[in-house]
Amino acid sequence: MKPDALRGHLDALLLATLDGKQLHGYAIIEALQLGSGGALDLPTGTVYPALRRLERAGHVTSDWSTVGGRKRRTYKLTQTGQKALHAERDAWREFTTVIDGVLGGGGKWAQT
Amino acid sequence: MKPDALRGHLDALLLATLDGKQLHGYAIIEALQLGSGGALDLPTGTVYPALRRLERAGHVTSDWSTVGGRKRRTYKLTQTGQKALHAERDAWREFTTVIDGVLGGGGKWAQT
DNA sequence: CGCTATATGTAGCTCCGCTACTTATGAACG
DNA sequence: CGTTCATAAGTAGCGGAGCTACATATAGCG
Repeated sequence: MKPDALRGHLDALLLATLDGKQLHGYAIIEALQLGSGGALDLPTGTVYPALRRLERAGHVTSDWSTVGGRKRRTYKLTQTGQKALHAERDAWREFTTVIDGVLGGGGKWAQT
Repeated sequence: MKPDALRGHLDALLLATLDGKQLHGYAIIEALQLGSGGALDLPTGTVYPALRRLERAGHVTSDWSTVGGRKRRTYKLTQTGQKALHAERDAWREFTTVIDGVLGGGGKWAQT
């Protein structure tokens, strides 16, 4: 998958991954790998700044903890984050509907 | 729809719009408006450079014509453009499958 | 003549994911 | 004990693609 495709949809992925559970950054990356069947292998340089962005936006909050001597910053959704996730899911639906319409029905067939 | 979402999918839209017919830039914009039910209203500053990119990549060719005193650059798909369209459709399918999987199945339900 | 629709184009900005790198600890291996 | 790998977080800087804003030109309408 070409990397540009993620543009504008990364937030939705992160919010969805945090939906109903608290995870730290490294675990989020692994969860996305698992959840996507290996298709998504996001580098830390993508995920960590994105999480800070989401925190600045008030969609997630973070707490530090130390597990086995290693520091973890655990994120969880806020209420606005929940709403944002909902909005992202709706936007995703609309987006795919539009693109599907053009890719499928914009060609030579259709116009029936 | 937020504009960033288009990132990496615009080529697919343009190629699909040109699939089976020849259109000039302005008509492509209108066709995308119609084909998307008004959801896609791409500015010329987006479409024209993108078409030139596609031409540079060999996916489309263009011919000038004059209709009613106005110059038109009419684009049509090349064979590699057809293949590219096919590849874009496949990539789109894969992309939506992956994201749908995470958005739908990455949350608290699933894990069955 | 002015305004709108048609038609194409470019310069520059911004945003965001990616590359590449740094820092730090624990565990395993020899 | 030293090396290496897995875990864990982070930043600096790049690249590119879509967008804003602007420039240009003709036809047609009032």
